[in-house]
Amino acid sequence: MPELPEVETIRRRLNTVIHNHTIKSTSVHNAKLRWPIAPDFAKQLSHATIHSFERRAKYLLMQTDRGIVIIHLGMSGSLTVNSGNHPLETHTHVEFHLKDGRSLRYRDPRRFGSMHWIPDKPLAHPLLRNLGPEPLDEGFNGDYLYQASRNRRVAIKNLLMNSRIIVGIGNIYASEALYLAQINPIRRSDRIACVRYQNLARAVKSVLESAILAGGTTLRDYVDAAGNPGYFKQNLLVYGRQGALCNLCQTQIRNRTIGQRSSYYCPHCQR
DNA sequence: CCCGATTCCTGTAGGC
DNA sequence: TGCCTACAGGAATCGG
Repeated sequence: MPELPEVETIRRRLNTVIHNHTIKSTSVHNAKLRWPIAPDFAKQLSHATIHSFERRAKYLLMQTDRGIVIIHLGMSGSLTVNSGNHPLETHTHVEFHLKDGRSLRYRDPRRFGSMHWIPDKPLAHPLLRNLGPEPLDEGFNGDYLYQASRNRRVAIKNLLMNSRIIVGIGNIYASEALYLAQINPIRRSDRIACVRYQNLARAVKSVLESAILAGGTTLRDYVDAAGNPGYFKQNLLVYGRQGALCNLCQTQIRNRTIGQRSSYYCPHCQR
């Protein structure tokens, strides 16, 4: 399921294979995503030239000379570049046919994703307007997290997954970062000392950067823009490893539900 | 404002 | 082998 490292991996790949390529036509096979694709979507993008792909949180921003497409991959979305004659896979909802014969395809079996065209000012869009800082920006640090945690009684794992506080962290990397920082995921965010938030901020940056280097985490069906899986799964320390032994203390990794999401942690190391 | 619960969706796994 | 159910999760939205 694409979190920040997966979206960033896709973004980088797209920028290497699509630069100043022009859209010949756009096909919307199924407009019923998380939000319906607007009826004029294909028309707005006819003959648009794609300049680059940017990222904000888990959103991809396709920059063209005819506006911007805000793309979210939900939990099962992929965006791949195919040769024009590549067989169309099921659940391919949108195709951008490029002039050079290739097609950029948006596929999303579970349809939790979305696609919006806007003329300009993407950061003012309602979906992006209220997002917290990027975890890999220098402005994000332990002091920021500590301040954000004051007067908030939620479990720290829920704080990490709140995109108004900090973006890009989903269920996998929240568990991994808390393990690295040795913080119990259920601990109330307002009962964690400042020094521990310094560790947590470093852990967040570390796990996200490592995952990007590995090309993201493929649990089942994540692939990048060229169809390649990511290899961070072999580096996961707790996520999905219920019953396995903690690398540090040999205690069994536990799984419990926090905020309607499965969470993995070491009950001995994480306090 | 804060926060927990609900909701959308489909592929997969597990039980019988 | 086949049917049924539970589960996976990003994030908006709703209700208290």
